[in-house]
Amino acid sequence: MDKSGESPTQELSAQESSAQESSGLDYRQNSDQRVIETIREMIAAGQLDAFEKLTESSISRQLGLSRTPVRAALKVLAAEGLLSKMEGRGYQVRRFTEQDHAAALDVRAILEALAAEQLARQGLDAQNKQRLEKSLAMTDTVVRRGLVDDESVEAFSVANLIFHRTIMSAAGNQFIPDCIGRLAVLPDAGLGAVHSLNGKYPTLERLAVSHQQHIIIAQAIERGEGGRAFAMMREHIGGSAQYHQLFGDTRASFFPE
Amino acid sequence: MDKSGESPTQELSAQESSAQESSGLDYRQNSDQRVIETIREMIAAGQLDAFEKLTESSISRQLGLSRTPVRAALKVLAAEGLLSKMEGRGYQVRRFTEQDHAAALDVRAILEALAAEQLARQGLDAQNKQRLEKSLAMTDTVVRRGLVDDESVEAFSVANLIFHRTIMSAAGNQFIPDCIGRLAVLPDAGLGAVHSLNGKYPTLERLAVSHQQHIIIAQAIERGEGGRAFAMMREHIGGSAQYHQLFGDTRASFFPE
DNA sequence: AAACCTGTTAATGGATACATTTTTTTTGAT
DNA sequence: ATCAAAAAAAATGTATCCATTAACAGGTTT
Repeated sequence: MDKSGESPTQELSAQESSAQESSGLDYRQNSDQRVIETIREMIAAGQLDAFEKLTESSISRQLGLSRTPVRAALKVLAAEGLLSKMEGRGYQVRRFTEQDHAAALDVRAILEALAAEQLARQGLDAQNKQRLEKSLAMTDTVVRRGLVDDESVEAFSVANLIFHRTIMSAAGNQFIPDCIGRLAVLPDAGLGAVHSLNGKYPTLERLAVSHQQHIIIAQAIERGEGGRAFAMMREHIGGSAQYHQLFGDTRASFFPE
Repeated sequence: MDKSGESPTQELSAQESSAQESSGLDYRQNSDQRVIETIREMIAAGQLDAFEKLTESSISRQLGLSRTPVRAALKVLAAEGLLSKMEGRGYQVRRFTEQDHAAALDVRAILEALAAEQLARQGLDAQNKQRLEKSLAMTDTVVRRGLVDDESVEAFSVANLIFHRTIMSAAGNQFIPDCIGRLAVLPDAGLGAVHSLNGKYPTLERLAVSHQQHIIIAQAIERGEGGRAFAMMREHIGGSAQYHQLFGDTRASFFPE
């Protein structure tokens, strides 16, 4: 087995050719995990039309890669539900209807409600309690400030994310985030939801209500009131879809996370 | 809305071909979907020890394939959560504790409860009503027969599967089966659950209770009593874990599905 | 003896080539 | 013109090779 000394032919051949003009992306870094992410983002960003036919070759051309890594990535994404495979005719970005979005939100609501309930049952340790308090303090600040602008919305959504993540992780049921991750194929049903669709801001009232609900949920958890925590969390998440109907918000411009 | 059987999760797909031996595989037929299935089954069958180090090469050797298809398959399985990747040191069958099983059952219970609730809300069409009735008739027959043997258990579990699947699919929320599919990495938390662990049969009482609960759930759905349907379904599934503690069954020898 | 290099090997990522299947287009016969 | 058969093209599956990187073992230095 001759290995080390002899590789005269290879030097210049492949490396330059894949020199990434296509998207300015840096694939020198490791791994096809990156490829998966890239494709996921392209889909999220709407760069890939929902009707467009995606084939291994077309994507690999577009990305300046060979079919091998792209192929694996497409398979993972299809298993994940983001793409659907049309046997013998490539893939397609899976499309979701309004009802699908509602359905996903129902599922997320019930799962996070479960997390809140379980957490209330088993009690909150000091560290997580502190996290929740910090989140509440942040949203409180925003609401008191009384302005809805970029800064407020950003701060609110960070706090919001902390709140929900803390509850989910503290509950200690790994399958809850697991399943919610599955919903992330919908841009606005997952935890990493977008907060303002069509560039619309939530109203101040919406933020205030959300904040209040957080307080109630936190209290229920702290007191060990599982049923209340469950019900309130479910309402907090699932109810937001009804909010605009009731209070005239523009179409679901804000999903709490 | 794609409701064709095409869901990206494998849940309902009838993959009969199992139990092949390592080398004599027939891969002439299409596709690495088969490779994924094969590995999945090897894991399910316990052929791959939980401690064993799995590498692309070792698996491909074992399967008589090149690394390329195996590699893609491992990636999908890892994304699915069945394997965990130890960077630079191959894969490992992911291991689950008792608590994990309980956690998965909690999630399944709440999701199926949600399905029951939604179905109660939106009403049951004739065809699905008929399916439920058929399932109930079957379990009724088993319970009346009064014997717990292979035949009974088999009949019961088929009816049971019909019952649960009907409710889930009739509810029309594709994310519920999707998420439950995610739990299927645990052999006994998914819909395709094993009914008798350690070769133990359920007691007749257990079957009778289960049957009764089915009746109640069906009634609640038919009457549009969403809350009741929810509560009873949750109890029906989640409660089974407590059953043995209360009534002296051998350890969780029967999970309703 | 502990910390540090260093060469070796195992494991993975990627590209190309080729085989096989499937879809589409073209062609030919009725 | 219509339908069927054949040819072309596209899509996919697999194998093999090369490259890169991460783990490991052995020896050296402090």
